[in-house]
Amino acid sequence: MSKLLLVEDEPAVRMGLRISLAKAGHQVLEAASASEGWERLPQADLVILDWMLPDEPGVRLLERLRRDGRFESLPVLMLTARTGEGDRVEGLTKGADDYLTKPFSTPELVARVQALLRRVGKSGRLERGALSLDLERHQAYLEGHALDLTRREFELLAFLARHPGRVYTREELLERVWGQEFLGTARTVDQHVAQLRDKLQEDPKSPRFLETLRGVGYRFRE
Amino acid sequence: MSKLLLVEDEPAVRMGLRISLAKAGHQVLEAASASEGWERLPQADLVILDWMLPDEPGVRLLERLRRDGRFESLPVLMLTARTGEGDRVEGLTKGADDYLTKPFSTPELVARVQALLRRVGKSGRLERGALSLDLERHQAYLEGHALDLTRREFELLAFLARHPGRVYTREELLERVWGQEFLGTARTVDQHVAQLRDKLQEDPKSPRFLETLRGVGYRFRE
DNA sequence: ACGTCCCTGACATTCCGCTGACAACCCTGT
DNA sequence: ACAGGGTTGTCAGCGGAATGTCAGGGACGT
Repeated sequence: MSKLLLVEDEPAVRMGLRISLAKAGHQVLEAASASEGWERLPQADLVILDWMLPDEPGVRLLERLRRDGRFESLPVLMLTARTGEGDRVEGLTKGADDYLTKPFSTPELVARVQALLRRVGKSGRLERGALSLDLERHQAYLEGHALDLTRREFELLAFLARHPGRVYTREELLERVWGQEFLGTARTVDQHVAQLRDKLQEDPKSPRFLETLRGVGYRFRE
Repeated sequence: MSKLLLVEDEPAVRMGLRISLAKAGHQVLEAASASEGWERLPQADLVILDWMLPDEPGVRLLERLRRDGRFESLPVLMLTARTGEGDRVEGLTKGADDYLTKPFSTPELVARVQALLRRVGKSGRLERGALSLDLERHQAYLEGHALDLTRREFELLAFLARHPGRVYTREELLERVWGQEFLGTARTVDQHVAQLRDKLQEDPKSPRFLETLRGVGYRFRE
């Protein structure tokens, strides 16, 4: 279940998409204008963005969003009534991850949304050796049988497992797993790593999954 | 400059795309069949995959590739002559990241390739002969296999390797790697260079990487 | 109210970075 | 060549920062 932000001024289109996307198991946030969309960006896992909006063109919102570091990797799918190939190209070069021309088929939109989410790693399954993560069910399996992980534990594990080998500092983890609004200490991360290690039955000195890089941070073993 | 693997049996199409993609600054690897494509996968940063191939359907290659852990996150763009929407959806659900229907416009293909590559992000790698540094993983490789470097060691090596041939005094290194707040002696640098040389298996008298300039400082060999 | 989960603070432990001492080396001047 | 001073290589040990661990309090939902 991912949070999709739908920025579209036509109420009829919005409603149709909301229903189809909800049926596919997503939570849909809606915005009827670019400015409203901008405000809700922080909560979104993916954005479906109409080209034409009442206050400003969708591409402008897209440009602004890409320049903001927080949304660099936020997937954006653009919708347009225009058929000119020039616009398709413009949308993609400006940073859209995908593009659909109206009229489009709803199943195709849903499929493209799934494909994008899978790319970002917000959907589907992650297989990492003996460890398996079902991102939709928020369920982890170690050697086949289910683990009892809390929400934070699962999210932390999923985040690290999504980018195996890559190191993250505690600060990065706090920002990306906990969210920008978190203010506490960086040691909190250690605590959750310790919990995870316990449940994953791994020894911190010879970890199977969660490696410590002293002075740097943590990383998921490749 | 990224390495794109083009799996396409029509020589004419291959040639056209090779030229356009090369013009966009990419290196193009080519394969005329699924089996040939499979062999070249390890060298690719992105795959452009035709739906119809002489030996097996492109989607089958796609499925196999997604199941192999090494290529989980390798971006794949599918090409097809079919117009049926069912196939477009099938391609995406099977793990393609994007999809284009023939005939397609070459600029659009290039734009979509760029969008996908941007998603994978900057490589953050330094290649210096037998030595390879992955900056975001904080991991160094010598002749392919991983080195176990501490934080300071890695940072020092990375700094020197970033500017090969240029000499740095101990004081400069202390300032730029350790930071201005460091107050200790300059001999500390020597110690870390020695450690690095040890781990890089190099003889101080005939160094492969870290040269001493007596009375001046250290430099990374070009 | 109870249990669960998240976070924090305190304490234990590990290991890295730094230093100081000494050895080896290089350059210079005689 | 040789001596001498200066520079760099090497080694081992210490101190402390970074991390592991534990227990408890507070918030939240049931």
